[in-house]
Amino acid sequence: MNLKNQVEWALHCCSVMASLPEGRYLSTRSLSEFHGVPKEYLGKALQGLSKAGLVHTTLGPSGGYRLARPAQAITFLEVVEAVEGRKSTFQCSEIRANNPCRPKSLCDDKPCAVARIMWRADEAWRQTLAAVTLADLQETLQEDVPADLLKRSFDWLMERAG
Amino acid sequence: MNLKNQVEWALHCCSVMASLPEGRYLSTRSLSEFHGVPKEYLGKALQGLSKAGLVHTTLGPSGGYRLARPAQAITFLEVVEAVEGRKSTFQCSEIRANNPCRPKSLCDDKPCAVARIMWRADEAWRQTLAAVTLADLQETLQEDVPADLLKRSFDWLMERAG
DNA sequence: TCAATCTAGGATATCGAATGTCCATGATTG
DNA sequence: CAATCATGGACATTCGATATCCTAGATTGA
Repeated sequence: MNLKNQVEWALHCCSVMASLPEGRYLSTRSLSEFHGVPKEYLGKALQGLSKAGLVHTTLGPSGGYRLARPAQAITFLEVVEAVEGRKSTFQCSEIRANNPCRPKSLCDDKPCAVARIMWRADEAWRQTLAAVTLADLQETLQEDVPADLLKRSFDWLMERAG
Repeated sequence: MNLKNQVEWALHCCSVMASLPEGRYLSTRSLSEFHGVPKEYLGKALQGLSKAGLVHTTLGPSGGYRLARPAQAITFLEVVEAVEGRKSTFQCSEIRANNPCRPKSLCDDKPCAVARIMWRADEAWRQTLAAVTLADLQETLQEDVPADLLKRSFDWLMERAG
């Protein structure tokens, strides 16, 4: 029951983009170097963000990615689902249909009771992530990360931003 | 991000065992035939329940499994974790350590902010499952499943219970 | 006592998804 | 016009999920 590591990468990339000045872009190359992850594979995750409409892209030199919306208008859930997809952790295989006592004709009006409970848990998970925005993350990072490291990171990124 | 299908099987097996009269046992063979799943592989899941102390076992003919505790004292979370393990959906790879601006000497006092948020969602998922017991499931099934099917299923199992 | 049946658990095979690489294409920039 | 970019398809690799098979030791019932 693991999320792809691309989810982690995408969240950190969004975090970086959230502090990017208006109108600037960060390329896959820069983002991959900053996070120490493979460029080609990170690209797939970023394309997921792009298809979900969370980021805006431009081509050519000085091209790359930026957030399509303000940081407070993008939730963790959106980023996670853009990369991971929307399927729930629990897959119901309709095991109840295998019951040897069950008449073929019987038709279920509700999903399996076990599945309903498991899906409720998934929903709680999603609600939690839907309640946190990239702006909230930025705020937390301001407290967590030493100011000079934030500054140096920002400068490093600005040197490479298109 | 999937749970193993063994989790589904284990939950349905526990549901069946919850209606088992005191002192009776159900073998892997019976449980696998009732649910239409492979016996050997289901056995691994049941062994997981056994190691977690959720079920009691006996050997020999007429042997098998029964719940080690009353149904209202066993939660969904316990069953899920017995089979799936306890690791969270989000694995933090400490990506922040790859930041090229980061001094080697810097030591983090907290887990990564991204991980903390993701783990909060996992915690909400777990809390939801911890709040539901096998007795709750039984109650729901009484409403969902036609009475005659419940009766026939019970009789089918009793014929095979040790 | 003995044969049958059970759980426990190790060894191994298969399959699909996660992970990662490579390349072609078309757009954009300077 | 050359360099750089995102996009996306094809492909290779790795790893866990999904099984299957077999042995060992315990228990039951005849």
